Amino acid sequence: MAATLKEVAERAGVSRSAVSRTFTDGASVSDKMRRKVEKAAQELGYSPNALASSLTTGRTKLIGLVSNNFHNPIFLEVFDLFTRGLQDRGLRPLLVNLSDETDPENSVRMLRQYSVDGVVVASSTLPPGFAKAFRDAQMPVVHSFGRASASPQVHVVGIDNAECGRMAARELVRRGYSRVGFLGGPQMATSTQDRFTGFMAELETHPSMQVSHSFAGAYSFDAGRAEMLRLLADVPAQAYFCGDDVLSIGALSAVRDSGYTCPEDIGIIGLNDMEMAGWANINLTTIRQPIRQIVNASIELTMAMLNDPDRYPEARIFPCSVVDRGTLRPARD
Amino acid sequence: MAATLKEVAERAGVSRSAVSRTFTDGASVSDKMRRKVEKAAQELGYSPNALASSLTTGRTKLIGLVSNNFHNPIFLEVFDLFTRGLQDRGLRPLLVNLSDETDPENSVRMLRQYSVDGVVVASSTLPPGFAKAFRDAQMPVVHSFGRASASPQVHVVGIDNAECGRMAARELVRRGYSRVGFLGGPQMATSTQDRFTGFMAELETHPSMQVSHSFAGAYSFDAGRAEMLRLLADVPAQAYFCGDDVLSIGALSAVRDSGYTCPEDIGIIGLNDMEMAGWANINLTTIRQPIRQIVNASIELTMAMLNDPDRYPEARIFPCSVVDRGTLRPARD
DNA sequence: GCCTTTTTTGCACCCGGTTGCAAAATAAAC
DNA sequence: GTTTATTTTGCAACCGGGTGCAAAAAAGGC
Repeated sequence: MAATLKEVAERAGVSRSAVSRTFTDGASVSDKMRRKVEKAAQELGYSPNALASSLTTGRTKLIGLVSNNFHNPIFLEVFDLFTRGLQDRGLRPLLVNLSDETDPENSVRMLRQYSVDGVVVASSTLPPGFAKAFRDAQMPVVHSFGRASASPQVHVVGIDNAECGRMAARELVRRGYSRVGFLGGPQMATSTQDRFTGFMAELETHPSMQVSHSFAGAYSFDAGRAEMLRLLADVPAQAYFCGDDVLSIGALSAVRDSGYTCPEDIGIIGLNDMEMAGWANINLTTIRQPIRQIVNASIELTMAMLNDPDRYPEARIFPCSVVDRGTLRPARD
Repeated sequence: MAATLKEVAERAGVSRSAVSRTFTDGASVSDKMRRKVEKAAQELGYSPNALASSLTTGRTKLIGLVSNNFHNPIFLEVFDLFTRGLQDRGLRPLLVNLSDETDPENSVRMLRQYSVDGVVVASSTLPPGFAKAFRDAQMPVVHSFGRASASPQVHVVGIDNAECGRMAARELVRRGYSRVGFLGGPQMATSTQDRFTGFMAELETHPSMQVSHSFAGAYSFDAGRAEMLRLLADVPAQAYFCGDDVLSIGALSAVRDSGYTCPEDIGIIGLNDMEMAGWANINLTTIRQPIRQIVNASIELTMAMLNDPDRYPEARIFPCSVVDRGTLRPARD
């Protein structure tokens, strides 16, 4: 059904190359020729086949958007920003769901079969090995929301999770809490580990602080609620730094349902600042992760790699900041 | 870098066709030949270029996944189910974000340029014209979460929104409310219109019921909260059927923050049964939309259209059901 | 108007595969 | 061991389009 270059050429009475050139910018075509071709193309409803041209140009404008975060609402925003940003730059996201994939090989093969120009790995819970696997297959990769290693093998854009941990600790100290806890996400996630390390390190500089810690099984409401219920059954801390906002909201519901009040009895600080955190019935104090900036930087890096695939890997780390709402008591003055 | 069919052929000392055939199932290849080719392919790390082969086979296995719902958390689940379902069947979702697109033409052209085998339009708020535009461009289309028209032009999978409206009305009657309200989503959305029509129609059969209605500007927390605050400033109804769960949660927060209790003073019933509706601190009574079934049916239909592009358009409508939680008072016995 | 320089055009081959067809190799039948 | 029926294989053309190169056309110079 779709018209081909050959048909347009015949209709316009010119060579196929002429048609190809009118649709390639930077090519040499006279005005007269261009008009003839465009008229014929118009009449036939022709538009060039991107896949066929990719064969000779070596570019598909396809970008693999790889993720396993299909349960955390902030990733809907992440996908929104990525798809729009890529579209605006003439790139097409090929979405890959890694949720039940343990071996990167399949995805690598698939993305190679589709000759993607680049890959964005958008995940804070994926093992670093995945991003590396893509790089080893010679694909330009950006690991978005990834861990910034000391010797990065791939481009990484994200936040300093250890610093977030320290920031949370400082905030709790500043508010005058003396018994605090870390209620982390899944222990295998690098983001959890780094936040934990930073949190503990900062508190070691305050010997008077009592610190406890535990981990929830997932970054989910239920996991947060369950873990907090368990903590409340014993002697709880005065305030908790929770793995992320969803976990925090779960913990918060446990606190309230157990007859405690927040922030009076138990304080909570989360991480992410997802839209819901600002909802009036939640009003969560949390550490804001600059999602828009991370996504934009990831896209910029991706674009840069298209022009220079061997670009030296770098890490772009964005600062986070505390958003003060209603789940931590005010600082003493 | 990636090895080509020609290189494999040379290495194995066979013709290019032979290599092509070993990677095409159903083709005639002797065991000896197959072993030779597979060995060479292995050594070179060869895997066939899907785009090049699409040129001759006419199939890309690319499916355009088109949506404009990047703010409602249930669509994260929708994307999760779609991407996994498509992947499991060897199809690749090309994600298209229509959020700020008013004209289908651009998307149609783009998807044609990438020769997608089919298009899934996943949206309850997109004008029906979009799905039609894809069909007019000769692409197999399934409109998921769409409105079932009396004379469908494209395949539609979804729910009967009018029936949901009636169901909500019946539920409120059954619970003994006598003054009820419809707090709808955006008035232009077909889903809103149908739910409204059904709700009103059912209540007309109960002349004693007092009914009011209004519409929020979006399917969002803030819109729901704002509209409910407005309603509470006057004499509110005893119970409201809200446009969807997010809207309901916003309304609920307004109710509670205004000193009313739910369900004692004001009842609320939502629609969708998103994960959050079941969270202990929300516990929303709502009408469940069978998302998984809708997505699966959409994928099945898509597959069917790949084999028979001229398949006669049909509508697959799934029943919804009330999920009783804590935001409507119990029925009188 | 003629010669030179520049631009435009078409030819032909290439990108990485697939496939109909006929020749070559095997297997089956006698 | 032939002859015949089946498979297997390679050739060559094709999918839709890009591009180096040389010929043709247009522009510039005198």
